[in-house]
Amino acid sequence: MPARYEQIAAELREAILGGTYPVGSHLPSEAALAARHSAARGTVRQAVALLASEGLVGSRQGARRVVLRGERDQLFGEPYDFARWAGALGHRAGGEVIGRRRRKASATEAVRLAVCAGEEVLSMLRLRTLDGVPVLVERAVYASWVVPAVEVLEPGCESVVGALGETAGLAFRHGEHLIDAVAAGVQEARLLAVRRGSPLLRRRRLTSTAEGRPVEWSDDRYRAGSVVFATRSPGGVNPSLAGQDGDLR
Amino acid sequence: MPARYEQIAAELREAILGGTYPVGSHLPSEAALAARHSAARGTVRQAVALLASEGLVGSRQGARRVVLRGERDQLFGEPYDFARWAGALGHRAGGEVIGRRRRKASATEAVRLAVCAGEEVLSMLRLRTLDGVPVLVERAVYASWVVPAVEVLEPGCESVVGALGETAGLAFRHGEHLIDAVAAGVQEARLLAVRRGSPLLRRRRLTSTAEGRPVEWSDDRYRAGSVVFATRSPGGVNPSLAGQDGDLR
DNA sequence: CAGTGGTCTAGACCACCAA
DNA sequence: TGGTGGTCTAGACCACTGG
Repeated sequence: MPARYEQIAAELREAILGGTYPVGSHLPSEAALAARHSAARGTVRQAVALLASEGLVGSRQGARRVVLRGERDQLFGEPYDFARWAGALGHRAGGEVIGRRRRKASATEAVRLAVCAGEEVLSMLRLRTLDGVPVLVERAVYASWVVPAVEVLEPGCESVVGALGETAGLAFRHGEHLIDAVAAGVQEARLLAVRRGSPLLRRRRLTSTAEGRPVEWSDDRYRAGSVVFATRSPGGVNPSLAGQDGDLR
Repeated sequence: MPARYEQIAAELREAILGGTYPVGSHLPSEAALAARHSAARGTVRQAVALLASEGLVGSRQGARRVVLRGERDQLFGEPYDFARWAGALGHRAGGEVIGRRRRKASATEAVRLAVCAGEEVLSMLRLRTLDGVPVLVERAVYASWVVPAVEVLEPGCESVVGALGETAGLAFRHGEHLIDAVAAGVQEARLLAVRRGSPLLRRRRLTSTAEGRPVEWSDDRYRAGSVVFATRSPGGVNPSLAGQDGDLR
């Protein structure tokens, strides 16, 4: 049973996306919403704060809340799942595992995954395709404590995170993303069918359990022009200086 | 005079960044904080919610709040300001305006800036340097209603957004970002001193007033390796398919 | 089990906006 | 000037955590 304010937020969200409150129009006042739902004003405020954090509505002291957007963003805050993402957009996801092996964690990986340096992790290289076109080279490293669960999966498994959620009953969320541009190396050029040195969009991402325990640290490189990352500001995008290895300084 | 909850948040933030509460340690309970500040628990909750939204602390029902990070992220949720950003990182920002002219808004720009198609906007091209090294080509378009305020600024003005905030008393925030990788064109290669076709990190961003009125729509291209964009998940990063022009589909 | 955060209520005062 | 959102208070009950 969702919380009361989540129900109210859901109802308002559907009304906005459904056109009851068009972009630019005003939401009912907090007092009116409270009366309609027989709830306290504070509860209604929690609901609209949720919508504001999603960028759907804006507010100014003294004036009614305004609807800012009328369409849903894809995949709100959900953990990254290539297969599901492609499916939701009406495309066919494919791919193959190029390599998979156990090895010791590097220093950086140990920090990212919050494991001891030198502990054994599972390293995996895969190529992802969209409607048969190669678009992504993924280099993932899994924390030692999930390695057993990952190793029993089919090598052709399309979604490791999705499968872990089902078999191990784990809930995931994303932690951090580091996004930059790099030039394609020899291997990447071959896999993605581009020239060496051509631009790739790199996203390094950390997937954690809902409690904040790191599960997967991955370096994903997309062929330029195939995807765009979109974010809204609260939760923000922070430019940072990069060092020679492309990591933060 | 900042609000009470902002004062409490600021005090806690300083304590965290100053090492009083190291990463992994627990914050005092809400009840304790409320007593210490002679405030109601609700007010304390507003304060810690602010810290949580900054990613500094995490929480689980039933357990004390945990400190997640001990360092400040640059420019939290603040509107983008190249000069201030560089300064905060201890680097010297420079640059020059390459071109500035009025012209009619394109269809895309009209949508982004929420102005009528064909309305007159101000287009500006600038090169930004960091410690003398060129890192960024910025192509900004300003909405018609701020053009007068922008045009009176010195051409050498380092921060348009900052200057507008002072002269026009406007508060800004960022709306959306679209991030991808592109190959350097002839002009960009020359300005950034890289080879044509080499990778650039592109960020298109929309700056709006606090009420959600669009002010500036900009296409920023960074030399690869100079910056990394970092985001945390709530507020999320959503991969989307790109069309031929790199815009969303 | 006692303590904690998550939710909710029912008031209150203020600054600000629009008419 | 009346309505609105922003802030704050002082309670309450619950679900969950930890020892």
